[in-house]
Amino acid sequence: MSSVSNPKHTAILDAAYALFGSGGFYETKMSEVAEKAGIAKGTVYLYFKSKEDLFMAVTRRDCEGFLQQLEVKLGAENSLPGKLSVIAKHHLFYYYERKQHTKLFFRAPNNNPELVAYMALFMEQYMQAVVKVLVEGGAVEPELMAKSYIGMLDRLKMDILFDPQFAEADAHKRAQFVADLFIGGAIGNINPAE
Amino acid sequence: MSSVSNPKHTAILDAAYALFGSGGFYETKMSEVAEKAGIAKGTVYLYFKSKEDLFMAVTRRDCEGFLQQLEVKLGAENSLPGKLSVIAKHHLFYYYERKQHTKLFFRAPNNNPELVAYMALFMEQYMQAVVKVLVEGGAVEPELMAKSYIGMLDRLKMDILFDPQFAEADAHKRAQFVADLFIGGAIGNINPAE
Amino acid sequence: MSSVSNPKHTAILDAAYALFGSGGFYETKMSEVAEKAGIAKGTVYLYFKSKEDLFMAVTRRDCEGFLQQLEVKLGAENSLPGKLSVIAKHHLFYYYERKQHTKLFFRAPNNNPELVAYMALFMEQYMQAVVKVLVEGGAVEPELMAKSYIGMLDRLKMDILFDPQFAEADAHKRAQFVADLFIGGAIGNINPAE
Amino acid sequence: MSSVSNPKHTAILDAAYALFGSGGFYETKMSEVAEKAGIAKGTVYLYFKSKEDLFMAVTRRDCEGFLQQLEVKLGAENSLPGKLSVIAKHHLFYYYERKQHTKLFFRAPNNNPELVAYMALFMEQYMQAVVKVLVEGGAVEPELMAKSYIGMLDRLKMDILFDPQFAEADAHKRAQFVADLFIGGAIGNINPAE
DNA sequence: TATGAATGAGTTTTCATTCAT
DNA sequence: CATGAATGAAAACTCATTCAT
Repeated sequence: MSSVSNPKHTAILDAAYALFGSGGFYETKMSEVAEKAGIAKGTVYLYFKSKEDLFMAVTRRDCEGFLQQLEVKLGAENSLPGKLSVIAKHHLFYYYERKQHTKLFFRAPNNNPELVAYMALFMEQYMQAVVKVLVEGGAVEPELMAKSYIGMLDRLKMDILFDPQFAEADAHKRAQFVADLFIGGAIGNINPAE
Repeated sequence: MSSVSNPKHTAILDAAYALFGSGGFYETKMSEVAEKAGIAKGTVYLYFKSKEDLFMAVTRRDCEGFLQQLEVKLGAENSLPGKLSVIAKHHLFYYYERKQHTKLFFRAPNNNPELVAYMALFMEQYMQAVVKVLVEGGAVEPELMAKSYIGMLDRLKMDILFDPQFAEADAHKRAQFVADLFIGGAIGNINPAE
Repeated sequence: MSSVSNPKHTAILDAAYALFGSGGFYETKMSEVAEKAGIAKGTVYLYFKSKEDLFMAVTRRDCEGFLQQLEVKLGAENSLPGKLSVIAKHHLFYYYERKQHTKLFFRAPNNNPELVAYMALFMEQYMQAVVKVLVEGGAVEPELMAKSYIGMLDRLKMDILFDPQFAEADAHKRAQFVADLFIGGAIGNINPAE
Repeated sequence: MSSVSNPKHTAILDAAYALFGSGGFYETKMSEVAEKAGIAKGTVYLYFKSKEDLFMAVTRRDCEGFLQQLEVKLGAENSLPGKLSVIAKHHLFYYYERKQHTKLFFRAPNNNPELVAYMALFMEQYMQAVVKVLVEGGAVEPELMAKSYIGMLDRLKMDILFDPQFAEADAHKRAQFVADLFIGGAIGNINPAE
């Protein structure tokens, strides 16, 4: 994989990330990718054997970055609430910073088994990272809890992706809200007087 | 839209629902839709002005059904925990019954503002239904809580959609799990001894 | 096969026959075929599912015509020498009339098993027609003799195809020459005095 | 053309001969030729200015070899029947030994005037070699006879090329058959009793 | 209304050839 | 001489949409 450091390889991935992210797989043309990367159409095929292959590579790079950064951040935190807060912030800020690339996951090529398998693997790895945190905190049914937590974060992420007004401070508040809700439950936010 | 009750209109929607659901937007052909509906290709265009228009109609019908059924079920329940449980079951069973149509939402046409707007509207309506329940229960920040709840459900829905082994009883347990977690929080599931 | 009488089907076959015949398979473009047939590119694909499929159809029509005409002509002749002469004339005139379509057989698509099988079948049928004539004449080893005769004709056909000066009368003489040579052998043409 | 003896030049020709022969012109890639020759793609162009040029060179070398060997063999034989037998054997064995390279002649580039001219020249030379034998034997119309003889051989060659069962002994018998048929004519093989 | 034959714009991919090193 | 990364022209094929009947 010396190609990882190849500048053209990287330029293609960057161009494809931007285009797939904003237009989705089907509406991104290989010619656009080449143009944005500043190379000829044929050159893209020297580095990636097909459009699907390129999409896989883009996805892979993005997911790996997501998981690696999460690991680093979790390592610097000890308490369960602290770690859950780290996860929430990571999830929401990661997408906050990538608002432009909304469609990378939403508009993936249909019926590509390799991609489906990879996305399942990514989710599994992400979930296991959360599971580990929960298990260390003594959780029962950690898998379902992890999925639930990720689900909460993912839904709130939507507002970030689709709301052009969304600001960094909002992401901050929202991350904390989810972490608190997850730990304390809705009961803590419900006015008993009512 | 008197055509709503037109049998051909319905046949097209049914055919499109099945095909878009299993193959996604881009990999479904209008000719297939026509064939499955038992009519000629040109006839589809008498009822829907384009492929995107048809997809919109399919989506709309599905979402409206989802919301209407939810309203009915919520009307038969009074307590907050009961209503949250109803929401969870509705969400999970709705997709359990539609396992075959995984791709209706995942593989939508890109860059169609009308569809994006409609999906946002649907989410808003769904959220408002949950918000109403939460507000009646005296919740603070009901919108964020509603989104979080829906997010939890949505993530768990994935297992239903992609796990061929998933059985009805599992959906039941999972729905209850989410409702409980949402109300009591993770703290209720964490072993204090640890 | 009602399409056989379809005028568009026929127009495409005619256009393809002319183009494949003069330019060969690889250098004939589907767009050229469409243009020559006076229809749109996509329309060609309504009648033939691929370029190879079209080539097969063209080949088939040509070969069937060749064999059918031969049968008719052989039926009108009784003696062995007469029949051999008929074969020679048919072979040579068939190609004389089709000088423009030289490349139909020479430049066929590579590695297409269906085509290879069909050409083998055609040769077998042609050979069997000649074999039948020879057997009726009491020949020993009729298959090898039939192949040899066809081979002689085929080689002489080349002059017709590639010599622009070649006239109908020449074809006539040549056909008779081959028939005589085949029956009498070289010995009849060799001057014993030398 | 001092490059004739250059080992790289030869390696390219050998590689191209093998690939063009088994895959035909259009389905052989220059990169494959380079790889099989053990050199870089660009290097091929130092020796041959284009793919067609390379094909020409391969064809030329093969045809020259065919004619040279024929001359040698004919020089060692005196009688007319003996020489005709030599020709038949040479023709059939040459292809018997090259069964793998079926496509060298069948799948040539279309519309290349230089190649067409060369093949015509080759045929002319081959024919003249046969003509010379016939003239020495006192033949009338030696050109047509030569072409006929070559044609017989060529058709029988087909069985060799396409029949995987074909063995050396069969080639032997067939060569003799053709020589006899050519000299004695069909009349010699026809049962007069019939 | 209903049909389905016809259209043609649009996209991926290949591969011979070039040329800077 | 040798290399192989880069190029970009070229072509098959698809399929949403139209429209004459």
